[in-house]
Amino acid sequence: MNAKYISIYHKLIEQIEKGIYSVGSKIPSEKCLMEQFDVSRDTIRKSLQMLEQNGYINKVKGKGSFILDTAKFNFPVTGLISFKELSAQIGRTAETIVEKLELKKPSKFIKEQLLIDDETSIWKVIRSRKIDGKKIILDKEYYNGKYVEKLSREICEGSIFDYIENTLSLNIGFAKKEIVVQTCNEDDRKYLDLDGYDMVVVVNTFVYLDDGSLLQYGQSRHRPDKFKFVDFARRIQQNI
Amino acid sequence: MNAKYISIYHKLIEQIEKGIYSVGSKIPSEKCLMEQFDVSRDTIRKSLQMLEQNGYINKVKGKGSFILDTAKFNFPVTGLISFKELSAQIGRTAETIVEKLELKKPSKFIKEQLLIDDETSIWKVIRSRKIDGKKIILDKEYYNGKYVEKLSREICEGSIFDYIENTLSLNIGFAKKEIVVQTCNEDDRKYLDLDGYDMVVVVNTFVYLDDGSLLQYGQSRHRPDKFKFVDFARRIQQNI
DNA sequence: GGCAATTTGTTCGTATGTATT
DNA sequence: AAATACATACGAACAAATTGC
Repeated sequence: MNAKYISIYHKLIEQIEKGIYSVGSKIPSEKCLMEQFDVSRDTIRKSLQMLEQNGYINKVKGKGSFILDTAKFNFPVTGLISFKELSAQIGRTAETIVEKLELKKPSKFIKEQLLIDDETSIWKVIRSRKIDGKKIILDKEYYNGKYVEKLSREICEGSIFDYIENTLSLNIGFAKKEIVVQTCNEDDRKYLDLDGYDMVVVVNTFVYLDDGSLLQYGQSRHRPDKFKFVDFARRIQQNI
Repeated sequence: MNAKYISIYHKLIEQIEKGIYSVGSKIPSEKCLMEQFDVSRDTIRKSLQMLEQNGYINKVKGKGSFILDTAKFNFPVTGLISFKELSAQIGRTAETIVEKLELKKPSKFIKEQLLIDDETSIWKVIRSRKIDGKKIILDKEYYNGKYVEKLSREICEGSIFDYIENTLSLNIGFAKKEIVVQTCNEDDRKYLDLDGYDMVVVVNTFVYLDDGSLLQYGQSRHRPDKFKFVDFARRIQQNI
């Protein structure tokens, strides 16, 4: 079903992770891979481009494609260290608590964020994330009721995005995230185990559908000592 | 000199920023752009791919390529809001102060970070960034002496990376950044105007050369209220 | 619902340019 | 200087999604 270049991309990742090619060494040349997978050069180049974009290899003209030390880039090469991975890494019990779930008319602020009119309702979901008995992340999310007609507690306890993509068959296109640090507010104190910290890391997220319409505005509020964001960049714009 | 697809990419950005295509509307189809620029489809598709990766457009199969509201993604679509841009945005005076510059043998920690042996010296640079009379960013950087033989105060007052790329002709390949939040240390208190804050946002940066060797390890320490990081993502991995 | 036209996605082939060894 | 490896560019064909008739 999938495109050839994507399945080759996954096969190459598998080989890299198995350690078939050692870090710092080269993967076979494009010509060699063409023969190995019996595809055209175009297809191989697309696979390699994906590997490069995701931080697995570094291509150098005239030399070859070098394996990078992805092991050192512990998991998601770019992105927030998610709750799931965080707990998996620590190897402790993790839990999602649905603190609030309601369908309501949007406030002025949310109306501005989600760019909706007065008639549209929105789903407001508040969830806290517990690791090792302590609530360390507070997620507030607002979904455009135009696209998400129904939400249940059960869905919120699992993955809302699975539900949106698989059950509702909506195609998520892209997202914008913004990381800032703020002083704690009332809700943070109410829902989180702050252990004396008076600041939280706030990740504002805007999730758009395929067609450019805004599906979700969310705020993820993290206890500062449990927060980590990793970015892998190919083009570097240095500060001054 | 440059590739066609790159110059077309820049031309299209220019047109988008001029507002020739309005937000939410489509840019001309690939076929149309082929004729307009008198190039092959392959070339146009490469240009469009760059536009998509950098958050200018959203491509939808069967429909076309839609202009995104880049104006709302104020400046670098992905990346740290740099000191330069921060000050430009605020429209205030900005200043770089070189607090320390020395060539020395690495400490154990730096030796581990830069992966160097006992013989190699490293350049240690400490710079603070002042906006509107207040020091809000503290940059500590360590350069592998093997690649950077000479550094001067003058270079540090300007752009070290310009010097590395243009004067030393080293090719920077990629970088890894890691954002965490920490309690202030002595140096933060010594060099920064913290205004009562007791935490800083720490951006750890590892900059690699083309061939995969590590050039720089840096720590950028920001006053929490002046920090902002923006991320534009096409593939979204949702937390749980 | 079906069909044709349009638009982007995937794959193949070929040729030439540029950097490295 | 020659061989190797990646980069750019062109052309062609078919697939898949969308839109309008």
